[in-house]
Amino acid sequence: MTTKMPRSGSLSATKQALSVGDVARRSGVAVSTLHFYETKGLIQSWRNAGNQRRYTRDVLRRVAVIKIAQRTGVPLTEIREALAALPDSRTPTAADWRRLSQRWRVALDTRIAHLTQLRDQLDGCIGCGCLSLSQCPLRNPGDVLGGDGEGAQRLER
Amino acid sequence: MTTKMPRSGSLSATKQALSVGDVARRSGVAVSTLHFYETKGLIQSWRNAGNQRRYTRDVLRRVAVIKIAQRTGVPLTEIREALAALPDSRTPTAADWRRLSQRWRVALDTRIAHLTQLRDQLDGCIGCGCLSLSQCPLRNPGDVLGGDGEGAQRLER
DNA sequence: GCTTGACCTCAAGTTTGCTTTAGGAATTAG
DNA sequence: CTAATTCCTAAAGCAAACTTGAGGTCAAGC
Repeated sequence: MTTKMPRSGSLSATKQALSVGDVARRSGVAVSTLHFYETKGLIQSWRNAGNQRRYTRDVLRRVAVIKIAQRTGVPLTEIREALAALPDSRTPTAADWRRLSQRWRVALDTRIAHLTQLRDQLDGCIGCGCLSLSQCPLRNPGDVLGGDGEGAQRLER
Repeated sequence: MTTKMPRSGSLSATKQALSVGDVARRSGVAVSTLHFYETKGLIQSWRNAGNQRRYTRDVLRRVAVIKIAQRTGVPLTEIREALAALPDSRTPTAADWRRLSQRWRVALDTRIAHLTQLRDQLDGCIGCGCLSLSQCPLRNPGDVLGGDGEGAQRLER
């Protein structure tokens, strides 16, 4: 039946599909994470004769994108949506990836701006030592901070 | 939401102890959250004759501090430690709060710095559209990374 | 005196993002 | 051929930070 080939090219096999272990090793995420991402629709694979997952090298880029987006604070559901906008039929182009990175770049800017604002206010409060006197802007999240309340807390663990 | 409450002195009774409902209303967190914070050692209370929680006004500042610290990204366990450093016996002074805010200000700076660095790297990759895989895969189709075990962690953590 | 509404406790549920475990099947190395 | 890897699935577990639910107590208003 099949000839004896290194399963999915641990080092040779330049154009072979990648096994889940290959992807894990190259992308730096655990195999279980790749399984998990697949159940969440973030990546895709097909199966070989023995029911094992096979990936194109595209998946490496996708995983890289996922990790970067996570660092910018984007939850997996949003990442999934963004990746879903990529064409499934063809290999994503540089422009595709660029569009994603720009999208998240904006979100990242916003997050940085929020935190910077918080820092400035914290500075003001260090000056007065209050952190909770009634006029403290931190204590009274009037408008600007008001909308931020929830989203900002789950950024970098 | 009606401000009619004889229970533990919402408006008059300037020196009254606060019920858990009072604290919830004034601090903006849910009653269940206050219970939760208490189990975690973030706040304290004593009980009245009917086994209901009573708080000093200090708790309002503590809760405010907790919320602010969370906005800067500090997890509850660390907040607890920081608050534990406050003197239990006396009402915390402005200097006490200032020490806390400075401590978190540093952490916040660090977080902003991390995100800024990430943004800059993202910028670099927007230029080529690759999102910075270890070696840009769009320009590195030879897959040099294939055998070297570790893979594509670039934008450090 | 009874009905409300605020409280109480303790346990379990929720969400996000994974990891771990258990029991097998497929591949590869020697 | 056999042993060692690698992979598979489904389910359960973990951690953070809370919320929800069940069942019951306490105090006040009509």
